[in-house]
Amino acid sequence: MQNLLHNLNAEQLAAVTLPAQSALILAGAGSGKTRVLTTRIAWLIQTGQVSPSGILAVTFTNKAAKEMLTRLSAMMPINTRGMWIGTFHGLCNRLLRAHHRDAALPQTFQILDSQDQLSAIKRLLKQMNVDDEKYPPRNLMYFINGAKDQGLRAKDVEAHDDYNRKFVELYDLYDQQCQREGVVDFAELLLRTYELLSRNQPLREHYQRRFRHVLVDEFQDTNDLQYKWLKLMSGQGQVDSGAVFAVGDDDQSIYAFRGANVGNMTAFEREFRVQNLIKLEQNYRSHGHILDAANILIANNSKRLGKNLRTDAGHGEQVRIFESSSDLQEAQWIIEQVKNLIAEGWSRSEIALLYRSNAQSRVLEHALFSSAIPYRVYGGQRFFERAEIKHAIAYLQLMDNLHNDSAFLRVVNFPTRGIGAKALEQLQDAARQYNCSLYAAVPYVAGKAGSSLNGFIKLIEGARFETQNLPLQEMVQVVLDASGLITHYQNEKEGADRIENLEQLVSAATLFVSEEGYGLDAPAFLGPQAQAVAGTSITTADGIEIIDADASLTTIMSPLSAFLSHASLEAGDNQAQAGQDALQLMTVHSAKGLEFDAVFITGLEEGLFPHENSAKEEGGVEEERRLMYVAITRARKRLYMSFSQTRMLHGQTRYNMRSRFFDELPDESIKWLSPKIQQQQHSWFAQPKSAWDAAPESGNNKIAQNFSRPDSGWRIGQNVAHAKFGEGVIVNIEGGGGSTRAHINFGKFGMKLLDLSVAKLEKLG
DNA sequence: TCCCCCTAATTTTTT
DNA sequence: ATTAGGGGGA
Repeated sequence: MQNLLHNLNAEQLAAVTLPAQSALILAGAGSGKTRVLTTRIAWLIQTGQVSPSGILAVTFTNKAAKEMLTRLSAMMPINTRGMWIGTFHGLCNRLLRAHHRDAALPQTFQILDSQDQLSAIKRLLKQMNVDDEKYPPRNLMYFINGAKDQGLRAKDVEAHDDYNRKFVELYDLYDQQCQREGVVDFAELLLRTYELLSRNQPLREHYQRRFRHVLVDEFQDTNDLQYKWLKLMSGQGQVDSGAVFAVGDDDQSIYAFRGANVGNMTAFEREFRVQNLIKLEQNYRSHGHILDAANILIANNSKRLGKNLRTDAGHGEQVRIFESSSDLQEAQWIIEQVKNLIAEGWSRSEIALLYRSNAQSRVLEHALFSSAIPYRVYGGQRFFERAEIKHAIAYLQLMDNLHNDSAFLRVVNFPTRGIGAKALEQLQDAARQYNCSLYAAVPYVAGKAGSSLNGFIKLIEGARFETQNLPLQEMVQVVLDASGLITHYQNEKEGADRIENLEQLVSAATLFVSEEGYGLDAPAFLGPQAQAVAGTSITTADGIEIIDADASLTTIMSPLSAFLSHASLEAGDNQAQAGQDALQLMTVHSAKGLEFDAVFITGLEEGLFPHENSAKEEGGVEEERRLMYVAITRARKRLYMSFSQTRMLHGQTRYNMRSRFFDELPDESIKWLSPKIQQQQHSWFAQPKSAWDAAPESGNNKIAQNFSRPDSGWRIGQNVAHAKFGEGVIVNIEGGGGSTRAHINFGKFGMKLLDLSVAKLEKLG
């Protein structure tokens, strides 16, 4: 015990040893948040206040959950079995599997990832003959997810006009389609669990009695439904409710765009009667100047719970700021600095290049590639999202759940087996007529189409028969061969990588089976061997005794179902190149939670960071500022910030002003590596959105001339006047020779593309 | 059925 | 600049 609390500071110690009541921990960046969370769990158990089964710890990412488990097992000798530690979605999956009957789901229900969900929606729109121009599938998806994230079913959504009524109607139809097919999307996992426990008193009381301590990581990222879910799980408001230990940082709330509601923090304080609000303000990561910059910057936000980080590490170095004339030059400069750092002995993997949007990585990558500096870009495609893997998974899904129409359609003609659009149309008609799945509709299709479809059915059923007693990894191998996927890619000229990936799927299955404790010879199809552990049985309303969703998946899911869940819920690694000591490139969003010795924050320009779209959104700029705060606080020892006067974006050169965030940094903590050019500050910001491409101010004209085309007689940056549109500025020139056209920003008339040989333009200034 | 060309869109991301 | 997706032709 002494050991456990030994290295904590006063704030951390206070948080860890709080009484068993709900508490809010405001944990600043680098303040030892995960440590407090895990030590709290260990302390509760070691002091005998709770048994491991009374713990429910929730995170957002699998990575965070894994990290917590690892640290806990290092801290305590006891096994972590019995503790519920996982993501919201993972825990819900477990609950729904265990109580699938009460949740009205098939035991083998399958989870749609975002791709699957979108294609399910497209399919629905097609079937309903809905114009997907008028009702874009993507928008419908946002609509549905947005509603579910607030805990609303179609019947609960208010629509005030016909357009929205159509969305609501489609939402309802979508849910019906999912139910028919035995599939659930991500938001549904949470909503279904919430509804299950709301309506089923014995189940609800069982879990509420069980979970004495509910701990939540990254609480500022919770959405409305997750908040309600936590209330329900802890039994908030009831006599003997569990205690919720919420850890979060309102200053690092950067996911409002996907439904996160920072307001949950104040709601939590109020509704859970929080007596204990503890701020962790001691930072163990960054040097003083870096921390000062972060503190002063974030102080510009109005809606804050209030917090100020401090460090014992001393001032350290100032933040270095560099202005370049072009994005290419910016990249060159960064590479120079990186080379210097490496020469000084800094480790490549301890240097990060951060940017606001993925598109910005290209220039940096190009420059790094030319300089032969190893780098790694985060955020690419992930293993289970690859097309060939999705195909293989679809075969497995279909074998486990014949009514999954998404899976059916994905592979019915892949590899091609002569089942074209016509045959599928017949099949879909039959399915509609008999209100059944595509699979079940096959016998109703006559003729040539019917026989080719029958061939597919034979294939699936043959594979099912052949693999019924095989362990998962062998089943996967059989499916790869029987489906013809391997043969298909062997015949494709660039199929070698894909085959390699498919082989990796077999390894992934092997690894999964052994890690989850199924045993390498457990048949993949075999149902769970439910075993009642003492205290885990519940008697439901209709008098049936069932086993609760114990921590081990093996008791509630077959290896195949578990593996398919795993494929959806943990899409796998998304790091392009792993292994060697490489520079780290990522968006600021993906950098959250990470730290590096040296950090470059690049592309700090108005329109990019803060992003132009943020100006339109309520609270958008404050969220961008929090994003900037996250970026700054990633750095331990050295921080660089850079911006460029011109930048190639979407094939057009943009003239941006330096980010307003520079003006919010304390002078003492920053050092301009290039002369600070006086710019006209942000007066344009109130102008219409087209003004984002504003012309360079006088101080930048030198640059504009570099990019001009003297032969045309016109140049970028030239001020012009037009009879109808008034005064404007040439932002870009394209073409040349016979037809030269110019993009001209006419302020309130917006951007126009005019032919310079035709348009009557007068040169000004 | 496949392939090529045209168009449109392009903040951030996990599950 | 780049890419994804749709439509039309071979």
